[in-house]
Amino acid sequence: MNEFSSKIKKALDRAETIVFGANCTVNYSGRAETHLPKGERIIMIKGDRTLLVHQPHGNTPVNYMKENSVHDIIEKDGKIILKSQNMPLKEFIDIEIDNVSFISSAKMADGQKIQLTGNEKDMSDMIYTDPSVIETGLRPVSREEQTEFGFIDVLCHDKDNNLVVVECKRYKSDFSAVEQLKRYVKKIKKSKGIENVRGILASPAITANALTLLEENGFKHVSVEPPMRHDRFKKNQKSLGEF
Amino acid sequence: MNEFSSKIKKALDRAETIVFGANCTVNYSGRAETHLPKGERIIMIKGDRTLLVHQPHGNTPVNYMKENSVHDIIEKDGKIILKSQNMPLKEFIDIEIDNVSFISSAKMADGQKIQLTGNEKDMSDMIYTDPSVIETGLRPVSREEQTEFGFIDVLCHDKDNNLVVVECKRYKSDFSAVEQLKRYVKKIKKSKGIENVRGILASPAITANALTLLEENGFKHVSVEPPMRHDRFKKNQKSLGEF
DNA sequence: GGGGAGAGATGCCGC
DNA sequence: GCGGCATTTCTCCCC
Repeated sequence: MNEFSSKIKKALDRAETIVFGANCTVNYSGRAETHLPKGERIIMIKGDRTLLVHQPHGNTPVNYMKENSVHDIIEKDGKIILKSQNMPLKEFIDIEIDNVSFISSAKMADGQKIQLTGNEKDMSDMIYTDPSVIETGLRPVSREEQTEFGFIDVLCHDKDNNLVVVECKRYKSDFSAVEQLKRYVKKIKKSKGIENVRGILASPAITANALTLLEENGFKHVSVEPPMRHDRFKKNQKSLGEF
Repeated sequence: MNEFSSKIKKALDRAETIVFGANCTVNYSGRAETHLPKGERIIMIKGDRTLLVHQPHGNTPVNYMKENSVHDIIEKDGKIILKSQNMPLKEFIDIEIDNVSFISSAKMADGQKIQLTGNEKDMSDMIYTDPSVIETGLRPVSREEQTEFGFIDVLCHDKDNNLVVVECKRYKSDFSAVEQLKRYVKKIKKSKGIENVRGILASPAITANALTLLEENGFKHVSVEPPMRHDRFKKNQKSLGEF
């Protein structure tokens, strides 16, 4: 049993978070199948037994196993193989390890949750609180807490008392945003037995083709930015710690 | 300048891949804004200057910066702060580092690309090669290389010489898959000036509601699994290296 | 556990 | 760059 193997085994037993660099070959089988020829990667095993394989470039892991996978180091024919399996998901990874450039492990704990501002819910909050940012005369009726109609972002009455479905997107709207709005308007018409239901898509922008489809359906687009405490970093780098 | 700071600076200069464990606070500003209170995390900076912050649990990074971000360690008021910025994307991260449990760095290179089997393209290849897996009498007309109609997975003629649009999904089909198929059929009808265009959704499964919408439009679903060399790992664990 | 939808989605390819 | 779309999408929320 070489030093690397015993370190890994000990750290796995202790549910430590493990990171190592290695020249390795990776094979995955599960929802799909992948093969990654030999190269230098960073491998991370977390305390919850998540496995990540990262190439030394790019954002996303090249291979991974979800939490509660089972990992073991075996040595066979002079080769060291990290075998990971997740039986409930029927997923398997074998990592053949040729060379280890570094290895670290530590017991780590972190119960904190990230706090995020500027998502779609913040947008619909803003619009529900003050629908005039969308159109003058709009009055809020209900929001997200799914009505009888489903997951409709914001429901309003306009100045002529028509029902208005407002669908929010924090990013540029595409076909599927328009079709989502179509489904919701259709559902409300059917559910309420009324024909006069308007649809508004609220987002920072919309693709030309989606706009065509939107207008073919008699709906309109309104340009809205997701609410953020803009430019915190640029305006005042000193205040970074003051969240 | 403490030892941690100088190690990081040196490794950044050399474009090494860096991994360290630390108790830290993370603030992000860019497309949205996030705050992550103090806790133990693994931080990775890659050779392409991607930054990842991982909590000791879960699949996805809790914060990140894309490649070509600029990183620097500064010390201020006795605090060590890793500042990352990506000016083209107007994105910023500050990581206030309280305690370092380990740090490793190494020059790493990996030009290999992952080879994947069992994706949607493999499915449409299979169906184009032998459309009888979908329906007897189908003959292939064209595939993905987007025709004048757009990105249609597979186009066939059925035994009665009707045009058939086949849309493949490797996972369970939902509303948006049905609506994609609707768009394609509509586009072809308009483009060809014909009414008799059929639509088939080929996927392992479909949600009940999506099936309703599908059938309302006169289309049908066919159950197809993405092609894989099934059960490689389960059948013969010995052959793992033989890719 | 499934359904539905958002995501700081990411990544790929085409134009 | 934008557009359209797949992803071993992942994640969350709700039924």
